[in-house]
Amino acid sequence: MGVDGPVLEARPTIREVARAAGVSLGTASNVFANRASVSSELRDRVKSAALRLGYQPNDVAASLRRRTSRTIGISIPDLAVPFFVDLLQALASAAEADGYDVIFVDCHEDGAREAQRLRKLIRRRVDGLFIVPTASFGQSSAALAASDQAIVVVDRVDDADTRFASVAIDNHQAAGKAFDFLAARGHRDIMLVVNSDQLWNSRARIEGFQAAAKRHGLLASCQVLTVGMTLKETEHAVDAAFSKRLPSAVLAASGIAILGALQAVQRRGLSAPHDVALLAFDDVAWMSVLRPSISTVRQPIGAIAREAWAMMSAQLDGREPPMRRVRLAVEIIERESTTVAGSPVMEAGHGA
Amino acid sequence: MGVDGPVLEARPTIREVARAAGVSLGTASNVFANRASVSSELRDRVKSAALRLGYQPNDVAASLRRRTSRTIGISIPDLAVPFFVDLLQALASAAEADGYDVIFVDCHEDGAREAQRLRKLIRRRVDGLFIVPTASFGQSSAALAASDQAIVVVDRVDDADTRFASVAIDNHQAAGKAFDFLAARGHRDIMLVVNSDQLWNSRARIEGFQAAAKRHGLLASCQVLTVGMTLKETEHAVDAAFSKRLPSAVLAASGIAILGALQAVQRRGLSAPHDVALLAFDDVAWMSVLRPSISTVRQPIGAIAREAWAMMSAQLDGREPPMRRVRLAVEIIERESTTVAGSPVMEAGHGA
DNA sequence: ATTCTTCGATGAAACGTTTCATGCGGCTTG
DNA sequence: CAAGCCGCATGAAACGTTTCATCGAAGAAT
Repeated sequence: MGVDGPVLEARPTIREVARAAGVSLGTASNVFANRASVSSELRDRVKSAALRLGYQPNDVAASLRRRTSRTIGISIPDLAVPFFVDLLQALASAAEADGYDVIFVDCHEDGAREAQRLRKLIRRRVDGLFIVPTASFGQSSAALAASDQAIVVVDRVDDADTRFASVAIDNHQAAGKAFDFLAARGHRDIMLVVNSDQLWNSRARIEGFQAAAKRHGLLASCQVLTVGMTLKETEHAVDAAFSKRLPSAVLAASGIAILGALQAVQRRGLSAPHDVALLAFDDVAWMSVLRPSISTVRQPIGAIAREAWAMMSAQLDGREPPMRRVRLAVEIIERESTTVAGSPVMEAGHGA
Repeated sequence: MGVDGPVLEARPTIREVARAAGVSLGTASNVFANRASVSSELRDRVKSAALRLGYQPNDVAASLRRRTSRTIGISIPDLAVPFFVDLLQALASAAEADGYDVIFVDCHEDGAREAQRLRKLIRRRVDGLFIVPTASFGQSSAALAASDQAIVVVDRVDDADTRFASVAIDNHQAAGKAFDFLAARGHRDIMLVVNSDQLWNSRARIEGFQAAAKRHGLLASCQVLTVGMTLKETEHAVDAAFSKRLPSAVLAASGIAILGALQAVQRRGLSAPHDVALLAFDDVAWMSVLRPSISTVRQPIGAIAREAWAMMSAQLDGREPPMRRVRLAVEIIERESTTVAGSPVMEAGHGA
């Protein structure tokens, strides 16, 4: 109830601003686009008129006419995973630094939802698409590959798929490096815990792990444990595996996997690294907060985003990208969970 | 290099689909909008033509003509805070359930960036705006309040600001409830750790805490510690406070605050809940993973999102919202960090 | 037979920009 | 002085939809 106050007039258009400033439509447009060659007098007149009227440019109309939205879409499998939050922030920053807006979608690891949201992004005419695929991306990717959309696949890449530009870590090598790291600390009985063997990057980690085991002559004593995507499933599966045989070290392929493993360790009254050493992929913030703090395979998120944006912006400009496929090296951050007694660890800071 | 394959024709428009199907423009439009009254024969012809041509509707053009983008914008202070990730997901789900798209921006707790991104969202003509303000929102809010944008302010609300519709927990009452909870467990010397006294919700928590202390006659023995926004600052400040006097319980007003407090406890060789009890706001996933698991003040995120969307959709429809201000009650989840010896705690699950 | 409805289909107009061909005055140049 | 050029400004056209007034045909009602 009550009076609504002065009737709110519709938003002013650039046309009304132009009229108020006594200039033509084109001139007003040139002012807001910061285009060359508008006399400073007219420029001021237009700007003050805009201010007076409370003009807000309409990007929808501009995008339509320009046939370019200056927007890129980012599809993320699951925002509840801190690693993807970090990755999203990095990709978004790279795009925003070049003046692009970002629209992102969270797929909740649901392939159908992913396909639908990607279609929606295309209907919105995003200029480019960063995709961190779900496990079922393969089923919806054909249409995308056939279109002329600028696309860069990030993180969960299928090395056999040459249709898309892609950037990720070298998962095979990273798993090998992690194995070497543990082996160098005397572990002979290492268990890899992985959430899914449907994801291409998980497969590469499994293969890298097994190749390294073979190289060290430890194929027999090392095992791969595939668990579900949830914390509970992971915990139970790891606990069950422990009851059959306790490995001397666990390599967890994800943040969920390491939490599950840690809970299983604690629930059995064991302690890390004394009874089992723990090493995890994905160096997210809380890895250094847990007790024991967790040693991690750190992915170079900044570099991933940089490379991904380089590929993207090449595609956007119609240039041939520098490379269509980049695989980066990882770095291992040692914390308490793998530290053998007597060699204290300097707490590694978590880079901003 | 190499041949580009068949020259990629531009994306087909609805006009070309209509021609290919031998129908008029309006008819084709009616088909895609699922509007009444198109004979099933024409409907089929249009759909198959669309499929054949690979037609993807252009939402930019539709938004322009419709003067409605069917999109809502969400501004979040900092995605690195898990609580805001949860809140974002909940708000986004509510909007998407009603057929709206979501564009969100991460402000990194930077007021200037917030103002700029909000302007950008308006230029994109989002239909509505959910805002979880930064501390400096007050400086840029005047223009928003003056516009006729549909806006709902969420979580960090200023109870004195009647310009915006808002929904949040009742922070004053929640802090009181938390105090009561600790007092009921025998604590007389309680310290509130809060990251900022610039945020309105923090202020309300401080006031609620102090009011409760007064009510219990414990105003003298209880203290409020204001620390920075970062983990390191928090840890140092708490550590310093502990060295002057060790409280029997700490109430942390945020996820960061509880981590800082926990680290300070551990670094001093103390243990919770034995030496200090810990209770935190924001029941995010890792609260139950830490050792000890942390008792929390759980905010009803689902209900917050529901109420927020109810307000939003009322504004979008031009209806008067059911209420312009909703304050919800919280629930306390008890875990190990407040459990007095001898009364074991059932581990509270973390609802999906 | 005539007039009314109803149903489906039509296509022009409009949404708010950007772009571009055009125009005009003044300055340089031969 | 004519011709050419340059710097600014102009406004029509176009971007790809949705919407709406209109129309024709086919039945229903008189």
